[in-house]
Amino acid sequence: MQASPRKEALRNNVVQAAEALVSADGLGALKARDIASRAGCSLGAIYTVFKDIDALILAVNERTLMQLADQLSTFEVQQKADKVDGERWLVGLSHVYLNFAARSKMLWLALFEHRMSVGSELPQEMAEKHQMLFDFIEQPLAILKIGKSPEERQLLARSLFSAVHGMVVLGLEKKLASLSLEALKEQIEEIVSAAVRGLVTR
Amino acid sequence: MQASPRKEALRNNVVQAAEALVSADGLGALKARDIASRAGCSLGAIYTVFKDIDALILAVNERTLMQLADQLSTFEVQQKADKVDGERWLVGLSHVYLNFAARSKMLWLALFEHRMSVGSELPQEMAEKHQMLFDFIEQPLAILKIGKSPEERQLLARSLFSAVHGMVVLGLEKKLASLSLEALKEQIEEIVSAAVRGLVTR
DNA sequence: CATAAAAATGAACAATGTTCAATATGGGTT
DNA sequence: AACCCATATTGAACATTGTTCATTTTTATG
Repeated sequence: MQASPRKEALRNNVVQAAEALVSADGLGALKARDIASRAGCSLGAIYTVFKDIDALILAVNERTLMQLADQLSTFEVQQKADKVDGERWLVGLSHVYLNFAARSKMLWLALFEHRMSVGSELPQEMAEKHQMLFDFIEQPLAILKIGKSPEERQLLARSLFSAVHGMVVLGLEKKLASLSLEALKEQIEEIVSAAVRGLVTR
Repeated sequence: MQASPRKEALRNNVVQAAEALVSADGLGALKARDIASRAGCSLGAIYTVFKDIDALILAVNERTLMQLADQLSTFEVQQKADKVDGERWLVGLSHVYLNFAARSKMLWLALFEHRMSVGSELPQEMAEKHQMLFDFIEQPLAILKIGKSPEERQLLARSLFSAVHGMVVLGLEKKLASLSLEALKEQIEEIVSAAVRGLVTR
């Protein structure tokens, strides 16, 4: 099933329109008619390039995930070049993640809102993208001399990511009331660096 | 605005019905007509005791939060009686949280799905309930001799909760594929205890 | 029992995702 | 240029769902 150039263009317009709408007002405000209007196509056209809105959201999320991967990748080459030690590398990664979430808040939130509201499993293509995120953590973990097998490091990478993710989610949720972005950054740094120290001095 | 006994009964029926439906099929499957049918009342009756479905979900979430608080409270008296040290106390708290989330998965998920999808701020009554969760962490943190002011401990409690929350969220999401409940428990224990060790040996 | 206040009802409306018969378009062939 | 047909596009129509409100039913009171 090859995509004709016309369909490809339409698909791009639709994804871009949806991305803009999510970015502006969040996933909950995404309406099929708004997408069509912004993409300059008819309502039905959306369904000629996506099975349903869910599939479209998945495409938007894939782009978001790629953008995040870009930032992490750029950061990775810097750290390697600078021969940064494992602890600071990991703390830096958490900062990159926080910055991305804060700057692309709605798109980043959509990544997780969607998974929760959908019963069906997300395609393994997406699962691989998530795995990719964990991979960025394994490098600095390998530098730290913790007595861990590769499998254990994999689990640990996942756990560290999840922990930072939790702090970012709950921290950004009520940024106004309690926590400035800077304070949140310090909190994340404190926990990450404490966890790393605790792991190495086992 | 006092609640008449009849309205009170209706309200209870509606909340119980909603809770049962969420518990069975998740927040996304909650439909006004199903609630009415299960509560044995008319569709319109719901709106005589709740402004809208959002307000009803808030009531369900409040009950869930209270159940969680109960479990944490029971655990707290045990730990005090047993004079458990701070690190094991904190690890135990994370296990109580994980068990609650795993056993009441849908209701627990509703706690967070809802907040994300609603733009309006959640009432401060609910915010206080959340604060209450953090308070359960401050006790064992106070036992550990970390050089921290009460305000810093408050922030730290919040951060630790968030970190554990993140591991539980992402851990339970794909329980089948990668992580058994027991393995998840071990992972959480490893991170929490490492963080605590890192904090005390600062 | 009569009557007013309160409560409950469910038909109707609005918003939204999805489908599909009808219409447009584009490119190849003569 | 004219014709044809496969393909793409359209938007009216339908299904689902939250919400409202005029109407009906129930309850309480004198």
